[in-house]
Amino acid sequence: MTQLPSAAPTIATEPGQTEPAFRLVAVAIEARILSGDIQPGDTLPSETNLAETLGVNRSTVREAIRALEQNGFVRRETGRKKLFAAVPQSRDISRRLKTAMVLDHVTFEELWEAMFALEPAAARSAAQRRTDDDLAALDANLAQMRLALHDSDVLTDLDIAFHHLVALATGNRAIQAARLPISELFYPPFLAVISRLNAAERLLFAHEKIVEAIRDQDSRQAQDWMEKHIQDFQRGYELANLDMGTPAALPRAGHDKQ
Amino acid sequence: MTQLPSAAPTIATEPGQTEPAFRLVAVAIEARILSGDIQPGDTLPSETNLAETLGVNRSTVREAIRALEQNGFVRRETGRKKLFAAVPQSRDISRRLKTAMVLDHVTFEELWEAMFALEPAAARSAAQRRTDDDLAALDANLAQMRLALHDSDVLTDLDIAFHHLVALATGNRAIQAARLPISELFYPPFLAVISRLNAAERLLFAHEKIVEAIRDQDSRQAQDWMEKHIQDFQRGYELANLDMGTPAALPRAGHDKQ
DNA sequence: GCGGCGATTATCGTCGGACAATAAAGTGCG
DNA sequence: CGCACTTTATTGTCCGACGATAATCGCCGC
Repeated sequence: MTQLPSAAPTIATEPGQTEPAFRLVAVAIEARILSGDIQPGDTLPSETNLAETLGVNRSTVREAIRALEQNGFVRRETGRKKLFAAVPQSRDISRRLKTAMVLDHVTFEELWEAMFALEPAAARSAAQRRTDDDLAALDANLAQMRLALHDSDVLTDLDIAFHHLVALATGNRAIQAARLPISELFYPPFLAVISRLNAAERLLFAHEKIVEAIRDQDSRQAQDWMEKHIQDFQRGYELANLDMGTPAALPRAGHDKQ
Repeated sequence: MTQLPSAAPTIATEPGQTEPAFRLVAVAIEARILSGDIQPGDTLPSETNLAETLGVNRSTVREAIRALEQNGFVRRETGRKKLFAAVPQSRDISRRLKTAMVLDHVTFEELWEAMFALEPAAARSAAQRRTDDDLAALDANLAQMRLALHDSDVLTDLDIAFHHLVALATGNRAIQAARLPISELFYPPFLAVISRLNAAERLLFAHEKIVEAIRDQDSRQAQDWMEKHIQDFQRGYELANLDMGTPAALPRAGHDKQ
């Protein structure tokens, strides 16, 4: 029933300027999703249908859809035609934050400092709230890592996964959202250094200590070990004689794992 | 010279599926901006021009532009026609992250825990790196707050500004990006509680202590006082008998609350 | 010469219609 | 009931058009 006002400006947006129709269409569709009129996962009406319903041209609807796609309110499975409603996920937004930080020439030092604040807090919280499933996932990660101590690439992925699992165990989505983009920029290059220094065992040891503390629900120990662990990254960087002042770059081809 | 391949798939995107033209156009324009071919702040060619240059229809260009707008690569000043190139700012992305967290029903407790990790770290870093300008801004904020101890709304704005200034003083854009969306969800409702408890003086006192430590470049003190300050928010919430488990909402005027 | 003002041009927002490709839906057959 | 085949619906793209209005140009008077 959400109809676009054809003549009367019922949806008077703050500015005196008349909002372009494609934006009104976008917010109209967005509103339908947010109100639950269209549930996430539902397929949206066809463009023609939307155009008729909203009283605008199909081109206008298409422009609105392009915007909604970027905002994460609708998504289309590759190769499929049907459009599905969705709700923006902080995971999707993380990608943009990463590029924004890279374009802003954020340095490794800045990333490190942020991780030094977030990761120990995450470990502490994880120790308090972890479920048995969280623990099992962490154990599995440790097991895999023991088998991959030689393989630098796999090690990197496993390390990122490890810290992600710790964050998941917190159950805290604010912390998860805050650390995700930083983490994805931070770990790859640092881990490259670590493996060059043959410090994989040291890495694994720290992870084991952290998991142990999380298992025992010893938040103090979890925090402390994570703190040491993050400090180790910095130490490794200095040992390798690299400059923490260099801007971060986007890591190699992203893995799309569903 | 960035020309869209009309027949030869020079820009072969990973998937076997052919990418729609509007996406290719979007990445082409994006590439021009990232490469510096078009500097941020420059005006983009007209839609017609772009369409001709890229060998596609204007409608296709428009769809691409809608996507680029959302991504922060181009922006149009309200009421103006000319399109300006830009670079995505984490500040802009913060808004999206906020809505994503709200839609995900992130609780105050989660926000608080994240702030408890970030704010003390920011204070510590600010104490180490603050410039005289940072200090002057903080002092100005304190002065304003002394005059607004009675006005709840102004107080809220000043408090948010204060913590933002501390974050700015760190010079750490990763921390800034991480805390911004959380901060904007966190402070308004908490401050509503604070002012209801007539705890404005206590708030000001903490701010003064933090600024003092930052002035003295005493990172330990800055961190400690900020930690206490954040803990105070929680205490206030409990004193007011409110549930930290309630999901956060977007701070927006005109909410129908009964 | 130069700043302001009206005329001119360019550009945007929107519309209507069209068509090929192909996903989705329907149909019939074994 | 499953599968191949046909039909329909939908998307992606193009073309052309028009009103509104920024942006630009050119003229005029100071």
